[in-house]
Amino acid sequence: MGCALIWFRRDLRLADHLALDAARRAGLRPIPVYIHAPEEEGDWAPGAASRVWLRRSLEALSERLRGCGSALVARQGESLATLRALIAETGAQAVYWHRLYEPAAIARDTRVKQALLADGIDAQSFNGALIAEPWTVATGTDAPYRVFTPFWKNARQRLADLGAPIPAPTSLPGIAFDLQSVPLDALGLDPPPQQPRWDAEFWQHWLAGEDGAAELLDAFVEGAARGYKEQRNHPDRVGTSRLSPHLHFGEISPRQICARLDSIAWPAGVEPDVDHFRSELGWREFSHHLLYHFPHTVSESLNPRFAGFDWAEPDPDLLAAWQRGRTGIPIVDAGMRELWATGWMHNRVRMIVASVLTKNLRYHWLHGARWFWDTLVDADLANNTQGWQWTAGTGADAAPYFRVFNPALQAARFDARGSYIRRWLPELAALPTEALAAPWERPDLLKSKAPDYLSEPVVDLRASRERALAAYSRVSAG
DNA sequence: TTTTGAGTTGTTCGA
DNA sequence: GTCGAACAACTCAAA
Repeated sequence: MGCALIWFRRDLRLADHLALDAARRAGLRPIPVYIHAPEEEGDWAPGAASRVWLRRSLEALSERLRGCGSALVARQGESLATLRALIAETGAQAVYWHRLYEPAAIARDTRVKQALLADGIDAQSFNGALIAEPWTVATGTDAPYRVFTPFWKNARQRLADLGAPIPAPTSLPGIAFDLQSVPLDALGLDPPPQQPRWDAEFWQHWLAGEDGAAELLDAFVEGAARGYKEQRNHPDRVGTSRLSPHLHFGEISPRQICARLDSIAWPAGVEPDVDHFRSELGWREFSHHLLYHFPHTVSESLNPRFAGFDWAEPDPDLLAAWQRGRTGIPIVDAGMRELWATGWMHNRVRMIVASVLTKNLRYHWLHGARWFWDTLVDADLANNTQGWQWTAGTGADAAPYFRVFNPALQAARFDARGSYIRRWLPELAALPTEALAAPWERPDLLKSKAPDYLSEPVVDLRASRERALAAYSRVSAG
């Protein structure tokens, strides 16, 4: 029996795994491989939160493979050299994998594929992560899209021919070779032993791996899908799917999600909610589309008019205050602490904290993108980059320049009962709800009931808004 | 080629 | 308190 290396990267699942299925169809013994080579991802090697998730996801994948009679072979080192070594050790005639879309990954994978093909290896890559790959969607003049609505109008037609997800195998041929595998503990993914386990609380909220993804999808279709359009805006509720880290690591595919949504006879009133959720998957597609076609956007504004924008030079203390949730603006501090504690932040709050950083403080969006990159378990270069550029107003389909969030108003509107703020800022728990959104307006209450909290925001919201409007309007006027 | 309609997520102000 | 208008102009995408 010939064999095929299955090069696992961010497709850490057994169900709907096209590369694994290709080996099975070809009658080849699959040899599941994970190669740890973070330096090949350039400036955007996985951050700390991504690494601890990855560690657990690999463990989950490894267990599932063992349950099927196979195993995960983990290695460290340069990808091509490692694949070649494994080919030499096993006599593999094929290497199959799922494609990635980040600039560094594309360059690496292209090189690997060419080299393997030149070696006479059957090297094949598959789409396991997107509804429509970036080069398959284009405007009437064959240009990439820069506006979401026409992009999704076009791309969503592809939902119809996605096909059925491939069921997970229940058994797999054994590895049949005595292959050396690096223990997952040795990959340097967890914090070093002398460091505190800052991720301890993460795992009260998350179960990395395919099972965790399946649980969340079940919960979503039974719960939050109904009313999604409205409920998704409220950070104090389970109004979203929270599938983002699972999607990032490929523990579930968009095709699996869409097939599940389509399998349910939704009441007519719920269909708009479900469709809105599909469009959120569409935003993920759009982010990948933009990153693929405009790879410089990982560090530079898509809109060239922002090339010389008057960003403020960050004050390290202020940046740290934003990062660690000590701005004196409750909805911001709550969000940054949710992020620190759980590795995730509600999308509505991401927009608010990003607006404060890029508009009120007028710091370059990369400062925020970098912090999110290190602290989010769902850190994804496409989504993170486009999300920050959108909020900062530097993207092509960006928020209008005058759209500066008022964090107090946002808190009052979307956390009306104050339960999100109280949850993450226990030092404010004794304040009455009406004082939670803007406690600086109630100095008497703040002093008596929440003496440990900042008495004033670190940035004057009204004055900084005016300054931002002035700076942004100069860009708009050319 | 030109025209036309439209563009995720907001805030403030004044009637 | 509620509501509509102003905040701006530009670019995109398709007709």
